[in-house]
Parts: sequence; C-alpha cells; structure tokens
Amino acid sequence: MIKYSGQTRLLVAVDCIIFGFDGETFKLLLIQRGFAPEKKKWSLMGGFLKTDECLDTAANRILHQLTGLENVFMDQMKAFSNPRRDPVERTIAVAYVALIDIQKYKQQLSPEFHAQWFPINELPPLIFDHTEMVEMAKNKLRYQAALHPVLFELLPEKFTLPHLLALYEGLYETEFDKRNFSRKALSSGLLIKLDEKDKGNSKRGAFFYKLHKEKYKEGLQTFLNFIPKPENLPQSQI
Amino acid sequence: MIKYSGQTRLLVAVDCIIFGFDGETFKLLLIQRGFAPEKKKWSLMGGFLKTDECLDTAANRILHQLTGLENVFMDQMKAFSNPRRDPVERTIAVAYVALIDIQKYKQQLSPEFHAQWFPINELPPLIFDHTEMVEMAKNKLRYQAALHPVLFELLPEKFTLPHLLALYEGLYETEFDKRNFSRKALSSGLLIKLDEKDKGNSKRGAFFYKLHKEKYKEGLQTFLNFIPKPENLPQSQI
DNA sequence: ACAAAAGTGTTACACGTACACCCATGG
DNA sequence: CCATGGGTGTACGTGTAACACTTTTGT
Repeated sequence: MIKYSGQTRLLVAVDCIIFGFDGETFKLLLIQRGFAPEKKKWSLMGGFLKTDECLDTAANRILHQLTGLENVFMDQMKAFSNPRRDPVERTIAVAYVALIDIQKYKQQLSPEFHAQWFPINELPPLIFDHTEMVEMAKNKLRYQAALHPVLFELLPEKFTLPHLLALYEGLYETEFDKRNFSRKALSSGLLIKLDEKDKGNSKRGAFFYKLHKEKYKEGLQTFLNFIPKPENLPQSQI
Repeated sequence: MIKYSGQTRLLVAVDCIIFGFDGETFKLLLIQRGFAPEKKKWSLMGGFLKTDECLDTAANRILHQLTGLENVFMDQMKAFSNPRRDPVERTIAVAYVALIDIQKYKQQLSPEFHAQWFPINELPPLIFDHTEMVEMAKNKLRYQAALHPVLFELLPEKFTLPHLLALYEGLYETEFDKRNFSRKALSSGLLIKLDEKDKGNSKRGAFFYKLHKEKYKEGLQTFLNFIPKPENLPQSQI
C-alpha cells in the first residue's frame, strides 16, 4: 500500500519508571545502561518500540526483560520529545510507570543488567532526560495516590497498617498522624483484617491485613483521603 | 554520528482534540480530512511530527494551521499506538487537548479545512481511533475540571455566573444547583465581579465577572469543588 | 520493669448539600 | 403587572484534623 510521503520517521523508545516498596522505603529501580552512549551510567529501563507491538506491549516486554515480571501495574505517563534528548539519533520516548512489591520479585531481577533499587530521595544522576521523567512520575504518583488507592500495588498480599503508613510517608517524604491515617484506611472498606500478626517490627506485633480485591477493582476510582490537605500537591500533575 | 542499528523507525502523528464553548454549548472542533485515506471524513486536526520539533511545538503548529490560534491552553494527553490504527502505515499518534473560547476565534478558523464545531454529544463518526481519543479526552477533562479550575480557559474575558454554570453543565451533561454552584464559584476567590451586566439573556441582566489571573495562575492546582460527588467520575482518568 | 511499637476515642470545626424565596426588568 | 431569569441564606449532616493515653510483650 501507498505510504505517507515526505514525512520523517523516527525511533520511539519506551522507558520504564519502576517504583517499589520493601516494607520500609520507597524506591526506584535503575540499571546500568548496557550500550553506548552513556554505557554504564544509571538509567531507566528502556528499549525501542518494535514494528508490530503497541506501546503497552513494548513496556511490558521491556519490564519483563529486566525483572522477569509480568502482569504488573503499569501505566503510560507521557511522551518526551525534545529533539536533542538522545544525542545519538532523534528519538521520542514514552515513559511508563510501574508499581511493584520489591520482596515479591527479589529473585527475578536479572543480575545481568546490574539493576539496583535506590531510595527515591537518593537517586544518582541519570542519563538523558530520565531525571525529569522520574520527577514527573513522582509528582504524578503523589497526585494519584492522594486521591485513589493505587499504592496497594506496591504491597505484598499481607501487610500491616504500619507498613501502609510507612508507604505513604515514604512517597510524600513526610509524616502523617497514625490515628487519623488508620481510621481513614479502615473506613475505606478496602482492608480485611487477618488473625495473624507480624512480629517482625515490634514485640507486640501488628495485625496483618489483606486487600479486599473486589472492592479494590471496582474502586480504583474511589476517592481516598489518606493524605491531609491534598491542596498542597504539585501543580505539575493536573 | 553513529545511529542505533536494527531498530524500526516510524511516523509520529499529533492529533488535536479541540474543545470549545460558545456561551451555551460544549463543543468539539472537527475537520474534513484533506487527504487519502478517508478523505472528506470527519477527523481531528492532525499532522506529523517534523524532524526538529518537539511534540508540543508540533501540536501548536498544527492547531495554528487550522485555527490561526496561538498561545492556546493545550496539554498532551496520551500516545495511541495500536499497530493497525492507521491502515496506510505504522504510525503512533500523540493526542493533545486544547481548550478555547469559540467566540474569540470565530474569525480565524480557516475555511479551507471545512472546520466545524459539533456539540460534544452529537459527534459524527470519526476516522481511525479518533472517537476513542475524544472519549478519553472528555473523561479526562471531566476529571480535571472536577478538581481544578481549567474550564476558565474556555471562557471569554468577561463572563457571567450563568455562563459558567452552563459550561459545567455542558461538560457533565447534567444540571447543578445554581445556589451551591455560585457560592462555590465565588468562594474560590478566582472571580472578580464587574459593574457591567450582560443583558443578552434576561431582562434583569447578569453581572459580568472576570478571572483573577494571578490567583488563577498560582492556583491551577487548587482544588475546586464545583462538582458535587466527584466520586462518580469515570475511572479511566486515574 | 521498662522500652518500643500498636492500637484506640473525642471534640471542634469546616465544608457540602438540600432546599425556597425575593429581586429586577422589559414587554 | 407579570413572566423570566438572576440572585441570595439557612440548617443540617458528614467528614477531617488535632490531640494523648493504654496495651502488649520481649528483653
């Protein structure tokens, strides 16, 4: 069939911003880039879009290559298109954001990529515009998580209220009143209390909870209010 | 310089979803596509990304070609990448959403494109995946507008509270209590009452207001509550 | 017995909703 | 004078923030 004539064709990359939580700290997964330019520099996991796949598929393929993960919560964030963002060749990059439970996939991280988890407030310099991507993703996630229960994607099957609190405090790099926080969390109806306790972090032990999956799936759009004063969220995510 | 080898290069299109308000009805601007395939069918305004421009620039260029408009509120929405979305050739499309005041730019609409405003609930069939794009944009705008004062972009310098109400009712295709609505609108601090009245729609006349621009610019991120029960917003925009 | 973390309850205030009437004017 | 659209006020309920003490248990 006839093609569009006189137009520029260019590379389309997919970069994955992979957030994780290990029960204590909010982290970002980075790799050491395996090819020039900037070989060995820290980078998001990325790759090029292939002829017969859509961006979602490409993002999942790329995430799978690095982590062995499949069926991960992942969402398109934004396309980055500065003509000089990649010095080698004109490339636009579509950034995806993934949320994973670090413990769950510890094993599966391919050592060949030298992937490493960094606390989100201690990131090394990144190649190209990846730092900008991460900042934007952080802001967007803060915005989303203030309104919707997305952060459960970062938790294991069983988790405690202190875990959940640490997760939110990690993302917002601040502290919340635990009394108000747990009341809100419980009143969301998304948590099911288990009999078991986690004795790992205290002598008394904290009850495990699991996610009420049906309500969660119906209700990703339900508005939460775990976060006091969402008015102060970054403007960038409107 | 050396290029990345063995990768696919492809076309990147930009499609503009242009919402407008004329004081009464919420509308979408469509054109009749000027080239094959699907020539003469209704379509969003689109074009291809050029070698030396970023997507924002391309979107503005394309919008300018159609409407003569510059400095319009426009935002990247999402990249669409189904490998078969354009039957001619593999193309990914990045959709942009623009908000404009119809009256203001009535003159500037280039007749050569046969551009036409359609009420958002009476759209004709569109080419490719454009209907999906519009649906997504509508949902996203509903979501944003429920939380942030973006809709002022659609209003002229001077507008009345009944105008503002009609705007919101048009977007949400429903009705709001005018008493609560105007109290909320006024308490946002974003409106400045003028002495002048609009006698166009009633004998008594409705006061004009203008936007408090400084507060507006600081405060695009401020949370509004013009919309009762934002819990019922579409899930797609999380 | 004490240190360390888990868990729980009350009060005051702000905000949102529901709801009904008067006002101004042109014809 | 009356029809039409513009404008305003209150009462109630809900939800949020601020705040401090008791409980459990391993050492």
